[in-house]
Amino acid sequence: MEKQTTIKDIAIALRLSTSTVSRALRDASDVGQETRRAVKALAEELDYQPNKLALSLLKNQTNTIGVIIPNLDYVLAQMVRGIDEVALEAGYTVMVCQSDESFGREIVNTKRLLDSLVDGFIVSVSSETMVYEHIKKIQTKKIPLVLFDRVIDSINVPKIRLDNLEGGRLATQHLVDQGYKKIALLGGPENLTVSNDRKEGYLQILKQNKIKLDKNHIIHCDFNQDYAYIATKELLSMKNRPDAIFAISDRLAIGAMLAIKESGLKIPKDIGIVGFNNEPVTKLLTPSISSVEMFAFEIGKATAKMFIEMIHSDEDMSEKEIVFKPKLFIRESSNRGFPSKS
Amino acid sequence: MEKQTTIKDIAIALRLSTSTVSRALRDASDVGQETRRAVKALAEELDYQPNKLALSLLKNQTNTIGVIIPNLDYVLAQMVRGIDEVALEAGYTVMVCQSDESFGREIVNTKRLLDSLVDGFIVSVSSETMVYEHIKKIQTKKIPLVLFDRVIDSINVPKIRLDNLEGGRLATQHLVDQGYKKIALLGGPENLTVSNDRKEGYLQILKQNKIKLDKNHIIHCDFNQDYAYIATKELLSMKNRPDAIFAISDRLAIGAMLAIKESGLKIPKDIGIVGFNNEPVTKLLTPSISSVEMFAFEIGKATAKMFIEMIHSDEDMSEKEIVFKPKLFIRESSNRGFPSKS
DNA sequence: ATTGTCCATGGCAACGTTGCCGGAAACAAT
DNA sequence: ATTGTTTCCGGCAACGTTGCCATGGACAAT
Repeated sequence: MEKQTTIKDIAIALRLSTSTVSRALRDASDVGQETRRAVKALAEELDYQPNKLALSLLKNQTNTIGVIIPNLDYVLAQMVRGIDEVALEAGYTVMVCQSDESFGREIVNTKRLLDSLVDGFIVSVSSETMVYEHIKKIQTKKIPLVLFDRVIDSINVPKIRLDNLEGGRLATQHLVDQGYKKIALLGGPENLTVSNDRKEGYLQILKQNKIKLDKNHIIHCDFNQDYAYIATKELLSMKNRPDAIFAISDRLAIGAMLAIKESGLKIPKDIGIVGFNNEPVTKLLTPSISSVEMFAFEIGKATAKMFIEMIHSDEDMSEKEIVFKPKLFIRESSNRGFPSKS
Repeated sequence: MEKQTTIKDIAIALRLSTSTVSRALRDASDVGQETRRAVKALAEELDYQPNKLALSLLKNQTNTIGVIIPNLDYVLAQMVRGIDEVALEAGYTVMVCQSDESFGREIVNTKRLLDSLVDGFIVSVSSETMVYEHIKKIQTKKIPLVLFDRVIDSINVPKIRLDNLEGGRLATQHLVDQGYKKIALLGGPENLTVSNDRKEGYLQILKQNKIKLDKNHIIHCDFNQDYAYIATKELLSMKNRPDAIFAISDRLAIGAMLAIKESGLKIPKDIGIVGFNNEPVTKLLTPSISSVEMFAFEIGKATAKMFIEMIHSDEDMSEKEIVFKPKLFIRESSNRGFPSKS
C-alpha cells in the first residue's frame, strides 16, 4: 500500500500552510485566485484524494450503513439490492454482514459494525434470535436503526415489512375457494414472527370459513427444503390426510411438492399447494406453484429510504412503519378452476 | 448518536494521563497494578470501546475488505458467503458492493471503496466491463487485490476461478456421448471470459469428435432467462435444427427449456440440455437439468484465504492462481441412457 | 501619521489513539 | 553522599483534516 498524497504534501510543495490548501480545495472563501489555481493543479497532478478516515474521525460520521441479515437467499438478496441502490444514490456505502441464521454470528457482526462506527444499522434478525439485547444496545447508544422484514415488535424503531397476516389470509382463502377442506400449514421456525403472522392469517381464514382445524396439520420446520420434504411425508401418511398445503416459503413448498410427487398423489387434483415469496422458480416447476409475492426489492428500497430520512431528520420516527400489501399469484399447483365453474 | 467514552474520559476521571490509560488497557508493561485495575474497572463500567477510526488513521489499516461483484445471484451469493465466512474468522469486515452488471456502477463502487481506505479488494468484474483502468489503479496503488470467478488475464494478481474450459468440455463431451450430433451453444455476453472459456471447451470437443459446427448454432445473449427463451425459439425454427443445447448458465438452460417445452419437442429424446452452475433449481424442474457444478462456496472461501495470505505475507504472489475442477451432474434433460446401453 | 478595513495566509487545537522519550520517586549499592 | 537501577507515569508528536483566530500587508479614509 503506497502512501497517499496528503494536504500536507501539497502544502509543502507549494510553501503554503495546510489550512490554505484545505480551503483552496474546498473552494472556500479567503483564498487568493492564484494560489487556488496552483493548489488545484497540483492536487490533480498528484491524484490527491481526501482521507476519509481523517474526516470521519473529525466529524464522527462515516457515511456507512451496517446491514445485518440472516442469509443471502433470493428474497434477502433482492432486498439488499434495493437497499444498495438507494444507499449508493444517497452517498452511503453499505456493509453487509450475514449471520447465517446464527445468533452468535449476529452478535459478533453487530459488535464489529458497532465499533467500526457505522452511521447506523439496517437489520433483519436471524431465525435463532430470541433475545434482543444486542439490538437494543444499538438503540440505547442512540444510533439510527431501521428494522425490516423480520422485525421485532418490542423495539421501538421504524419498521418496513410485509403484511404477513394478510399474506397468510390470501393464500388460505384461495385454497378454501378452490374447495380444499383440510388445509395443512408448513411453517417456519416457531419463534419467527414472519412465519407466525402468516400462520395467524391462516388460522383466521379457517375460522371465518368454519373449517375445523386438525392440530396435527400444523408443522414447524426450518427454512429448508429437506425438512419440508420429510414433514410432508409425515402429513401424507396421516389418517386424516390434508388435501392442501400452505407453505410459509417457496423453499418449503418445493420440498412439499417433491414429497407429494413421490407419493403418487396428483397436484392440484388430490392436493393443492401454495407457497410464499413468489421466487422465479415457482413459475418454472411442473406444476407451477402458486405463491404470494412480497415485493422484496421494493421493501429494500423503502427501508434504505426510511433510514436516510431518519438520519437527516431530527424528529422522532420511532413509530413509523411501512407495511407492504402482498399479492397472490395463482398457478397450477392450487388451481382447480373453481372461480370459472361458479 | 451519543458520545462514546474515550480514553481521555477515563484519564480525567482517574487523574491519569491518556498514555497511562492506553497502556493499562492494552496490558502493556510499565503500569502499576493498582492503576491497571482501576482503569480496567472504569473502562468496563463506562463500556469503553476503542475508536476504530482513530486506530485506522494511525495505523493506516482498516481491517476491511472491499468486495466488488456484478450481482447477487445464486452463484455469487454463495461465493460471498464463502468470502464472508473466512474474512470474519480472520477479523476482517467485508464491504460488498454490487455493480449490477453495470460498468459505471463498478467504477463508482471502486472509487468509493478506494477512498474508504479498505485494506484491499476482492473483485469479480461486471459483464459490461471491457476496460480495466479502475482495476489497474488499485494495483498501481499497491493495494492488495485478488480476482475471482470472472478474472482478468491481463492483470497480474492472484486469481481464483473455475476451470471453465474443462467445464465446457465435460458438458459437451457428455452430450456427444449421449449421441447428440448437432449441439448448439447458448453463450453469455461476448466479452465475458468465463463464457468464452466454456465455449472454447465446447469447440474443442466438437473438433475432437469431428463434428462439424454450424456457426448459427452459437448464440450469445445476456445472462437472462428471457433472452435465452427467445434465442432458443430461434434455434428451433432453423432448417438445421440443433438436437442439443449447451447453456452457459442454468438460467439460460431454463429459458431454453421453456421454449423447447412450448415447441412440443421432447427432452431429452428430441433435444438434450446441459446447463452450468448446478443451481439447486436444476434438480427440481421437470425434466431435471444436467449441469456443471462450479463449487461457488469453496471458491469464495479460497479467495478470501488467498487475500488474507496476501496481506500477511510480503512475498510476491501475483502469479498465484487456484483453478477449481468442475464436475458434471447428469440428470434427465440430457440422459438418453447411453452409457448403460453400450 | 494614525486608524480602520480588507484580503490572504498561517498557527493552533481538535478528533482518539499509540509510540517514544524523559523524568520523578523509591530504593539499593557503592 | 553519590550513583545506578527500577518502577511508574506524563508529555509530546503523529495520523490527515477542518475550524477558528491571529497576523501581516496593502490600501483607503481620516
